Amino acid sequence: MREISQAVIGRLPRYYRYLGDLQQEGIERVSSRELSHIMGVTASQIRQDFNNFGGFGQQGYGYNVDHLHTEIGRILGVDHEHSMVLIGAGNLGQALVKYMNSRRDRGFYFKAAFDISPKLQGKSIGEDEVPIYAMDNLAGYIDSAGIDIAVLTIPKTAALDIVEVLEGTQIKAIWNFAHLDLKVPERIQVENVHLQDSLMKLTYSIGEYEKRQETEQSTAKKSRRK
Amino acid sequence: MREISQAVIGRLPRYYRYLGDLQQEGIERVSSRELSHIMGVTASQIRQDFNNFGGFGQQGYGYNVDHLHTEIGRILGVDHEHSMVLIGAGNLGQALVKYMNSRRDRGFYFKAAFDISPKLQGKSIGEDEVPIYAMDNLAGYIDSAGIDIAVLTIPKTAALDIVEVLEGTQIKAIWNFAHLDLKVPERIQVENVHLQDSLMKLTYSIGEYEKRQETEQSTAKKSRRK
DNA sequence: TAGATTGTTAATCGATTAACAATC
DNA sequence: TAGATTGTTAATCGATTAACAATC
Repeated sequence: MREISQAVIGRLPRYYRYLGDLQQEGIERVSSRELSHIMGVTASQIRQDFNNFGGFGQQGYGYNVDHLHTEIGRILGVDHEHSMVLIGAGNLGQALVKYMNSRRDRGFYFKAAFDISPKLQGKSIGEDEVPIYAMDNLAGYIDSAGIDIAVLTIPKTAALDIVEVLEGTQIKAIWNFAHLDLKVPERIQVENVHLQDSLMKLTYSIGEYEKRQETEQSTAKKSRRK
Repeated sequence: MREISQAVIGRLPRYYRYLGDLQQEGIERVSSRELSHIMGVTASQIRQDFNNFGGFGQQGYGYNVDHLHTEIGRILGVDHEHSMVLIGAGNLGQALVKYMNSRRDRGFYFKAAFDISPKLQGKSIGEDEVPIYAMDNLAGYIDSAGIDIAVLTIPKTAALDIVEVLEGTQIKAIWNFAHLDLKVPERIQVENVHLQDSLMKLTYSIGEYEKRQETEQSTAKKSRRK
């Protein structure tokens, strides 16, 4: 069984989303060709992707939407709940807690938050009152409550110290919003959300489009001159 | 001049970040080899990437950190400011406004926010009091204020209507936090931040690691039995 | 000059697409 | 059965890595 490529894994959540949409529309079956039209990818790629995990389809029929949705959900690990702690209860962190805990159905929820500020300690976040604790309790809490994921919404200057603490715990993964690359042992999974990087890609695209426009205009001018 | 591949563009912000770090450390020059060690990529890839944009280096010397940082910044479009409006002033949206506007130096800043809730309209966000307006004013505001980027932090159900409004304006790009794929005219650039997708990739990795552990343990058991 | 390191061409590797036999 | 569509092999395309001549 060879390793699944990152390219394929990166596409799975998108498949999962579209299959969920089809399911909600009450659609029972879908062929790779139909799905390729909806999603704007090739049918070949869809079949190749799914076949990385064994055959989910049936010749002459296509794929059963319910079944495929469930299977991809299982592969992605969203068939069971994941507990999280927030580290850094600033604006972004608090927003994430409120957002995730308001849709528990999706299987991700915060059990506690941690912050260095004494002003925040003792308070809580959102409707289900996720408590904010002092940082000293972090490692102990993670291990006793059996937390799966640590969500890092702290300045990059604080990140390295926190990661060191996390390495001493049973944490399984870090969802990192701090703007730096984390070095962690292999047993801890990391996923970065670099918002700045995302914005820069956007401004790159704006610049490229504007450059393209200018070129086209000057080309048009030249051909008008002829 | 052939199109730059997405793979390359996706790496530029990371280069930009590392070069900024080197700059702060007061380091003047860096070779592709040194940078490859720091960043964990091959020197070949670094040279290939930079050469997409013309030679920034010098044989026998390497790259001048300041110059390279500036040039990549220019390519990414962060050499000038970009004005933004927030659409959907919920928790996440307000957090983004506070976060981005607290570090104006980076060239991205919110000038206004829009929300359907009359409770929010008339209020403002953060220290520099970004005003929250009613949705009716959206299109007019964007064009008269010359806004570059619309930031979408609204439920996916509301997204399609908003996109239609945006299509009638001079907006250059959409930074999309709604959990769906947007279809827009070519002149509007889109960058998605699908937080759910990011989390699912993380839980996929957790599952894979645990599976790998189990396999290794049972293999170990078998070899012990021998 | 000699040593270092880029810019660039060539080789390799991996991912995507095309094609089609298997089969429902 | 005939038609449809998968699963899978083969062909193509693109991205990464290696190698090295150019040159500072």
